[in-house]
Order: sequence, then structure tokens, then C-alpha cells
Amino acid sequence: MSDSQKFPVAAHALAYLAHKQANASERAISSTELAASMPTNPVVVRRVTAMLARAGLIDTRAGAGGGAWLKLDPGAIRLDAVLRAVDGCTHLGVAPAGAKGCPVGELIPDAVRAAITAADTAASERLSRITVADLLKTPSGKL
Amino acid sequence: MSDSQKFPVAAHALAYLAHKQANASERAISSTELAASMPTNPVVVRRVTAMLARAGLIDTRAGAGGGAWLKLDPGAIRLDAVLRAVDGCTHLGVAPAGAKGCPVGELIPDAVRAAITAADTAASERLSRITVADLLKTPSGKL
DNA sequence: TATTATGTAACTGCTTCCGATACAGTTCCT
DNA sequence: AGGAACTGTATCGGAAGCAGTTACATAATA
Repeated sequence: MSDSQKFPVAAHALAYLAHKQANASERAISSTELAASMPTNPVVVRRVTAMLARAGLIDTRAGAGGGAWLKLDPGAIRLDAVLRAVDGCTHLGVAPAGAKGCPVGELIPDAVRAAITAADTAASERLSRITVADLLKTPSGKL
Repeated sequence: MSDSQKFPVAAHALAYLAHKQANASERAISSTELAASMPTNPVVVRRVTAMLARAGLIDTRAGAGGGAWLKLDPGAIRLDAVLRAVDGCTHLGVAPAGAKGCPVGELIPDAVRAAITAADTAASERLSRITVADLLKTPSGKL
């Protein structure tokens, strides 16, 4: 796993759906329209929306007039759920295995892993206090 | 910027130096010994120790009997400083630019960027409460 | 049936990473 | 003085991952 734009794309897409009040199949937004607002490619958007749909955050439907719409209230979609939906983590790296036979080298990796996990958890906890609705209420970029 | 093992390698190296009580030039540890405990290549270690030295966390010296040693007490080296020293961040992605002319597309990126920054700050704050000394006191992998 | 849309596979070009080799400069030891 | 040990950095190769694109099977509408 490595650097990826999936989280920002997902957050942007959800905020766009919220702004358009796409909350039912009749108000579905196509990947083409979502992509145009990034801007990026419709396939890139669909790769993300498919993951959001699997996570139960949105619904999608194929066919004419199809697209994506929110399954939940924007205020109920927390960004930590979005991050998990797209397989995100803080990517601080993976602790090296540690040399066998070296007592220090064997114990340190666990502690390093624990530190990375702690940082990841803290980031996730912070995101859990931000909802998609907050993204729309924040024109100044302040949270 | 992207995925990188620099932070784990740096944390491991610092913990190893602390365990060996390498706190003066006479107790310098070579990159070869540090690399053997990961295990990885000595050059990879030197790339990281050079950054830690620039950040003032360790000192290094070339030549026979040279190597790296801690400049600070292990309890005074906080992991957020280590992360900064190796150019680390949480890598949740970069908010897409947003389409010009689209009022939503123009405002959302700022909010997404703010959310990413908030998460990054939270992770860093969590790391600031962990020191290199803590890494050695944590055989069970709990922090 | 023609049109519009999703989901996914496959390909390209790009970037970044680790690991390795090489080498100039530094320091210690004999 | 000369050799051995060590750092810092340049460079290269192979591997991996990503964005973006084309293509296509499937699905839903009109």
C-alpha cells in the first residue's frame, strides 16, 4: 500500500453529493458529473464510489439516469468511515522485521509498530469528529 | 512524496542507539551494525541517520571507530520530531484542485485539505507523547 | 432498440522506493 | 606515512503503486 488520492476523491465526491442533495435514486449523480468537479477521470471516480457503496455509505445504480446518491444524512457520515471505506491509513511505513538472534532487534519492531498504530488511531479519531456536512459548512477551510 | 520506510527505520535506529547507550562519540555505532539489526542495507541507514543528524537528534562522525550516537536523552526525543526529521507526514492524499467555475468544486477542496491537515496534526500530536525511551520500555508492544 | 450508466479489466506512463555499487573525504591505528 | 574503517552522496536497476485511459459486459431507462 502506498500513496493514494482515494480519500480526497471520496471526500470530495461525498461533499458534492451532499451539496446536490443526492439522497435518492431519482437524484443520482453520474460519475461523469462527479469527475468534472474534481476534475478527474470518471473511471477514477467509479473506482472510489464502488468502494463507498460496498461500505454502505452510498448507493449506485447502472443504466440511464443512474449514478450515485447518499444513503445516509451528510451529518451522519464521519470521515473515519470514509477513510476505512477506501482502505486508507496514515502510511507512516511498516516496521522492519528485526534481526533474529538480536534481543534488541527483536523487541524494537513491536514497539515501533505500536507507535505507528497509535498515530494511525489518533488520526482516525480526529476524522471521526468531522462529517461530510462539516465539509460544506467550512468555506474558509477551518475545522 | 509517497510511501516510505524512513520513519520506522529512524525509530528503530534511535531505539537501538538508546539501548546500546550510544550517547558519546566514543560509543558510536556504525551504520553496518545498525543495518544488521533491521535488517537492511547500511546505505539505507546512513540516508536516515544523515537526516536525523541534520535535525540535531544525533551526531555522526566518519572514520575508523566512527558512527552515530544520540545527542539527547532518549526520554527527550519525541517521535513527532523524528517524523519531521525524515520528512514524514500521514499521506492521506492531496485534495484535488476542484473545477473552476463550479462553486461547489471550488470550495470543497479547502475543506478536504483542512480535514487532512487536522488528521495529520492529530497523528503528530500523538507521536509527540511517545519518546525513544518509551520504545524500549514497551516489550509487549503496548503504548 | 438505442441510449445512458456502472463496474472492472487491461494497458501506458509516471513517480518513488529500496537495495546495491562506487567513490571522495574523514578519522583512527600502527 | 600508510592502511583500515567509516560517513555522506551520487547513481543505477528492479519492483511497486498510482492516475488516467480505453474497452467491454451488464443493467436500466425511454
